[in-house]
Amino acid sequence: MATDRTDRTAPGRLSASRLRVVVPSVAERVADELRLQLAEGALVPGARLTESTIAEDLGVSRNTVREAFAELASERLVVRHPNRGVFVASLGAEDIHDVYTVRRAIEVSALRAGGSPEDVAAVRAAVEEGKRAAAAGDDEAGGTANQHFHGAIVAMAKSQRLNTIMAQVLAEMRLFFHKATADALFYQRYLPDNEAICEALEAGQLDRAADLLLAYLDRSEDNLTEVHGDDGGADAG
Amino acid sequence: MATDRTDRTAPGRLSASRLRVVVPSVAERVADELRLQLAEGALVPGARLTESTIAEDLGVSRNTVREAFAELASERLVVRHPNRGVFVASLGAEDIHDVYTVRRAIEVSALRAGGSPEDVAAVRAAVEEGKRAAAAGDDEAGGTANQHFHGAIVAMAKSQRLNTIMAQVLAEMRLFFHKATADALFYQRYLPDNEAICEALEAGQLDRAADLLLAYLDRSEDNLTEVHGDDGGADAG
DNA sequence: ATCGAAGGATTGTTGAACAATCGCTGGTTT
DNA sequence: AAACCAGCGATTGTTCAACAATCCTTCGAT
Repeated sequence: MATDRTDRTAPGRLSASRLRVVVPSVAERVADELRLQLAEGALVPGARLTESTIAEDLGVSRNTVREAFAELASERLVVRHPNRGVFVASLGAEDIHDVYTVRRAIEVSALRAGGSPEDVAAVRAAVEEGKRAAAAGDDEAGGTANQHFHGAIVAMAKSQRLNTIMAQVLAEMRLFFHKATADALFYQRYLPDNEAICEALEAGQLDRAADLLLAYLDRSEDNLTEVHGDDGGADAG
Repeated sequence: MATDRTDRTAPGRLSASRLRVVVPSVAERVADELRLQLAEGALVPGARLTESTIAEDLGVSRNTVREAFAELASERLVVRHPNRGVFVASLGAEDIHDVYTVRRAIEVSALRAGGSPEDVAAVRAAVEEGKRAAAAGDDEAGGTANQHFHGAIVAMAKSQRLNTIMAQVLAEMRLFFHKATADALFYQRYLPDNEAICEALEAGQLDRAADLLLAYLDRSEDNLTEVHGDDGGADAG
């Protein structure tokens, strides 16, 4: 019988069996490129993505761009308005709450279950990474470290699907954070929280760590909702 | 606010100004059709889906089928093997554990947060639906009722993203359950659990309801892993 | 000024075409 | 006989060109 290797496409990094150079399809590379521009803020929320423009710009066919759009739409990074085009997703207040509902479910669950010493060490490493970024005054690195921290928490669950979901949620948030990061100290305020959560985790106090994380998420959501106040996301779902 | 300017002339034309009649695109309809065949078990795990065959079969273009494939792949219902084709996903033991990890995170979180009386009523309705199905000896309806039950629990969180994730997870499980449903009594064993969870929820004992749900999920996972053990899975080659 | 009708642009979908790749068949070698 | 290698057929990946459908805008009529 042909036992299929778990050869997922989305993470797609496990080319263990064959020496075959894993060359992503053109559509995936287009999606990667757009995802990058989205993360860098080169494409602002609400911006329109014209098929022909991107196709010509990247030297690919319209159909390929279309496939890339489908991928990004499934990740909620763009939204399709039928017969009108695709637009960079712009999150409204209810979307923020929604995203944090997902984060509360996933992160708290992973934290409550705990993890191996290596997993905990990864969380600790992310905390220290954040400290170094703060000391260097690099808020971009601070944001990355913060995402590493929460990613490491979810990674404790050792679930591919949970990791994928978390990665998508973090990508959605990154899309939104470009407004918030105007405040260079935005992430620094969360450093003590991360430190406290990590300490509780290291001490094996899982329930306490979970409570701290919940409080952190609630506060973070409030902060983000507040920042969001000035601009209304005019996006009808 | 609603500028109604229709219904006087243009006999054959549908007014789609505000009352947007959502007509799914062809690609979506193809995806729906395939999703249906997947749910019905017409397409067994490991089966190959040839683009040209499906295109010809449904009377659409290959490109459209391709878009539908992308959608299904993002839902993990099919897997793409580069240059080889797409195959109906076949879940292994680790996938079952993975799926249940997601369910534990999402369902327990939603249950712990509780819901409005209407939400609880929806959960109760799903329990009663299951009872009726059991009384009628309809295991297909029993499975549907069971999914309604868990869907209603997640719906309490009022999160679009969580609902989407849960729907996809349930679709993945349905893909797998066609082996398990050979046992007509498969769902009946869960009826007392659902009843107990619902009662705790109605009584406002959220922590107790969450504990019951956790125990249920663990037991369900064990049962499913056991069923999976005897069969190595449909081979694709 | 408001309303309705052409115009232009973009998306949705199709069909055909071609290169790249995979699995298989069949012959060759040891 | 078993293993290896080349060639063949089939399918996927990608592009291109075309057309219908739909939307937004502009212009003209009332």
